[in-house]
Amino acid sequence: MANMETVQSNFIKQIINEHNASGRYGGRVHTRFPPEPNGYLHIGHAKSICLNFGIAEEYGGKCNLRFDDTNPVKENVEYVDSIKEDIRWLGFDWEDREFYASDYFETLYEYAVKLIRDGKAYVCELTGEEIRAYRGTLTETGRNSPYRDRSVEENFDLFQRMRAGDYPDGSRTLRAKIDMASPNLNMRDPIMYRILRAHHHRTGDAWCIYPTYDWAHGQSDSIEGITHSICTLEFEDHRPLYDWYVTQLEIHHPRQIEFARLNITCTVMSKRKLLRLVQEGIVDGWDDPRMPTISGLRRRGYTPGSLRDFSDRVGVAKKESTIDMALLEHCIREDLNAHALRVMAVLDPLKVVITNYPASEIEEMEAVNNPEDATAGSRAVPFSRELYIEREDFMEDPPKKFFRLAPGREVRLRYAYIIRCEEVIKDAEGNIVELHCTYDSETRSGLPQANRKVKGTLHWVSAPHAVDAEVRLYEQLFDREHPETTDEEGQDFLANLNPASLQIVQAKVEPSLASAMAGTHFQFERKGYFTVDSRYGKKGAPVFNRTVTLRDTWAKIHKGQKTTP
RNA sequence: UGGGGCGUCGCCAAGUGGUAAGGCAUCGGCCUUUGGAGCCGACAUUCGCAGGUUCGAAUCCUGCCGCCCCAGCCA
Repeated sequence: MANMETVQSNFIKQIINEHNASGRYGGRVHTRFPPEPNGYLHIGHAKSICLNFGIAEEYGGKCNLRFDDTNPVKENVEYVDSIKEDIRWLGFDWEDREFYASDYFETLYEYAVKLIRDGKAYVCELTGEEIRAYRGTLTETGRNSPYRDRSVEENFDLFQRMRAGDYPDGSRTLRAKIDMASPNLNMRDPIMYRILRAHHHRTGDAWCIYPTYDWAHGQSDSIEGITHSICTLEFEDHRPLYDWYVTQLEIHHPRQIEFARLNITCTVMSKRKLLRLVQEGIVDGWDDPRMPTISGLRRRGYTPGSLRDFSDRVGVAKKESTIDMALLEHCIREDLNAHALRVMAVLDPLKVVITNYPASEIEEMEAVNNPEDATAGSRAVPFSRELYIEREDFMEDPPKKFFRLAPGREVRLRYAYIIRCEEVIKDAEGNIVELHCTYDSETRSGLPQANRKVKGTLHWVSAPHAVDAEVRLYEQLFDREHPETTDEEGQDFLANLNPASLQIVQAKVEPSLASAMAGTHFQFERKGYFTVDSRYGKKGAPVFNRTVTLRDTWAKIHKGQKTTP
């Protein structure tokens, strides 16, 4: 029994099971992930990738990678490269099945000729505006184009000349002859080809006519022998057209299945909105650690495993939903708790002098690298007379349940000694600048007296040994669960940006961190999970990104104390 | 007011006529040299609403209500 986990059922698997039972595809399951290379992949795509590759694997089938590159004005190779990198990083392999809709341009052209020969497609000379007017509205039927009844020969000739470049951009289209009175607007003689002189990232200038999504997608699926073409809900209305094309062409007929796209609280997921964040300089780029892009999450410190786990947990259904960001955070905490090495880092340093500790003495304290993993071993951390502790771990006048340092109180320094706060040193303005403490030499970690009960344990860094490091503290990009909701007329999602989404601090970290490699994951004890940034920082002076905080019970208590008088 | 979808706990989500899984969140308690982790427990007499069929309905029927998508030569 390799897998004790209950594999979640969903409606897509049910459809596949029915097909397998009826023999519709001979028991074959072949899916595809079809990104348009016009932007970076985000976590919603990750869900789709996990779904498509996951289903293929579960049923012993295959999943293709196919770039849906039918609109050269928006697409480019930078996006192709980033997409491939992200899918690989997530842990999926399309082997030799890397395809492009543009691979099929010639076949698509031949298919179009067949429809023309069959009297099922025609060249239309209506302008864009006219086409819209002829299409009718949601409640009124459309009218037939005056070019609808041209002869097969004339259509064929015109279409050839469209391809040859005899006509200016936008002057003609090839349309499927279906039904201008259909209640489904997609069936009102949809456009198959438009004339567009744009350089394509793969086919160059070979074509001046490009197929539309509807015309290219289903036929591409068919050519590749796809059995289950999984897409998002908004394409449900397109399914009759998808079916119409493959039926008229009498070619392999995949089944299109639609599911609800992923939404997550406190972020946005549309490529258009993400592009705006990038272009308006609100974030650092597509891979800004606050972005829900795969590259952003990677830089933030998310792991492939945590994203796959998240994808499994969110489920697959047709109900539009918004997953609580807390679930994503739970997934990364669970992964990092098991794997991240523990270290000590003080983000907001407050100097502590142990007045009864010898000035020249330095001790090496043994610290466990990961209590969840015995094989992770331990390391030595230097301890000396002058230390840094977290400023928030001291309060002059502590409230109830504050288990940390305060005047006259004792606290344990993790892996070291129990200390007592004897004196608070302030500057002229009354700011606390230093604490004078005494230590109990009998309480060194490992000694019998170390087992004495004390209320709290603090992390610390030896001042003379500390390494300076920039630490980037990230929070949600938006401070509203649903960023699209605005208070005032005329506002958009940018009105809900969280001004505190990035806070940069200068921290004091333990010496072992000076040589930390980019992409390594750490837990800064009592603070959260951090990773070494891949862009900023240099040798000996790493920059850390906060992936996620640790669950913080005290913060909850404290918050409750403040709001309840 | 045309067509296509969707409505099960705060957020997701199983369930497909036999009497409401699970996860996240939340709230208690235990444990703890991370207020972390872990462990134990609590958490929908009810499935948008109203009728009907049935011994029995979240599941079947009828009628309402609410939300989303579609009028790009974008995908």
